[in-house]
Amino acid sequence: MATKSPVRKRVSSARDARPPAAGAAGRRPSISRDDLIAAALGLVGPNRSISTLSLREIAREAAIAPNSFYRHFRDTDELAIALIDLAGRALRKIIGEARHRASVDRSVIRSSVEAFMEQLGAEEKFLHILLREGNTGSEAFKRAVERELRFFEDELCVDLIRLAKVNNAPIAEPALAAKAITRLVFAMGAAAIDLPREHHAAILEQTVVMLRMIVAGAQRMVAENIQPG
Amino acid sequence: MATKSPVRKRVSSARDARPPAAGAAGRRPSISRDDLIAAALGLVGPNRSISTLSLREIAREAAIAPNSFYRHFRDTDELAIALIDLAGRALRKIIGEARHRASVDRSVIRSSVEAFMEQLGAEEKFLHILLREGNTGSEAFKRAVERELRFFEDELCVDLIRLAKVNNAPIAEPALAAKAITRLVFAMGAAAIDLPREHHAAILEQTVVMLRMIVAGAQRMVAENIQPG
DNA sequence: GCCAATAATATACATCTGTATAGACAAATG
DNA sequence: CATTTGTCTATACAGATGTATATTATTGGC
Repeated sequence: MATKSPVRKRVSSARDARPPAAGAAGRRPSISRDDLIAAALGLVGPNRSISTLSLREIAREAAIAPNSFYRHFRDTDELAIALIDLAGRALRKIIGEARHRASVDRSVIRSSVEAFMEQLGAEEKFLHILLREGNTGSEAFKRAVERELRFFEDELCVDLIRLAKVNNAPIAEPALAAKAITRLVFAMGAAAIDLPREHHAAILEQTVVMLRMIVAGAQRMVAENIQPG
Repeated sequence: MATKSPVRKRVSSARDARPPAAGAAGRRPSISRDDLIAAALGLVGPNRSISTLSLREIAREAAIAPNSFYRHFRDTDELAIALIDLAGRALRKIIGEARHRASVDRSVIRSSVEAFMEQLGAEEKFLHILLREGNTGSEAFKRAVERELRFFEDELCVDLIRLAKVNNAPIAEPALAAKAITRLVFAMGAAAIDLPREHHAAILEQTVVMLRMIVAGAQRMVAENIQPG
């Protein structure tokens, strides 16, 4: 079924991009930037990274002529960056949810990881993008993903310090612990995303134990005053 | 300078693939599987993943006609998997040697991670391949990389158990600890790979501390009989 | 020296890519 | 109405890619 798409013709429809009367002259765009982004988003999958999408392919998916693409983006790279931005915002929402639960729930670790893994299923495409494009792809991609990860780390670090005070269980090198946790969660998420969903629960349990190891170790290091070197 | 390679013609040379007299009739191969793998290895770089290499490109690099490629591999995918295999084996050998070189002032953890991070700057790009190809590429690629990671984990796991006995410091869930360490080291490696080399040392130190957290935590968990749930 | 076997090559083709150019279409304005 | 203006589409082209087919080159054995 992946052979020839039925070549739907795009006639000027009611749901055009620019609102019916916008003061500007000229033919109204039949499609918006966001529509193109959505089309690209529909093409990325378990085995397609953004960088492998071709301009023509995206145009086909969006049902426009290849050249019309240039009206909205200079490159496919430019579209990709917009897509990463979008994914980054989605990730922030996920993190926010995780933090919210963490503040309500007692077990920060468990609830955070649960939230993350849940969203893995919901915002699947975005997570795909962040997890994949962070390792492959251009420099811009990687920096965008790094930025989001750092954001995650900072928030987590604050949480760890707060919890250490609350529980009266001081923790060594909270920033490092936060970084370790973040990277590990993402790595486990990347591993999980390729597995059938029924395995996600097991991965979640594994991850939780791993994070407990990190926290327990960080606590022990301050208790025994172990030198990190 | 990346425009037109000088099209070196390949005439049957002394260093042919098959040894001079091998009992078989017919023209001797001018190139071996390994030569092709090496050519591909020379093409992967910071921003080139195996999946983006074209057959013709590899053939060009190896100075053979495109069709000669088929004498050695069915696909570029087949070559890629062989390459992943090679990278995994080479890297495991390097790390394994590092483990045995561990001494009193340079712990197993430290020397292993040192060896690992050294590979970031190494001429051979074995590490690059495993870091990148795990998240991109076809299902087969990912499974190949997963397999290599599992090898790492297994070797590390028996080492952890051995060390626990030697140091009389039992460890909880050694398999999980091994998995956490492996994934974390690879994640940190992936983060470091894009940074200028002078930052590698700092990443190394961070990683060592992180791993100590994991080990210390796993030990503490068995000591206090903490339930993982 | 001739033959069979094997490998490497040359040529060709259909397909896909990004993009240049030119013209058709649809809106707002006069 | 015609004009202007911005967006669309059609066509075309050069380059790259995977691969099918046919040809040439080099070896060992008789």
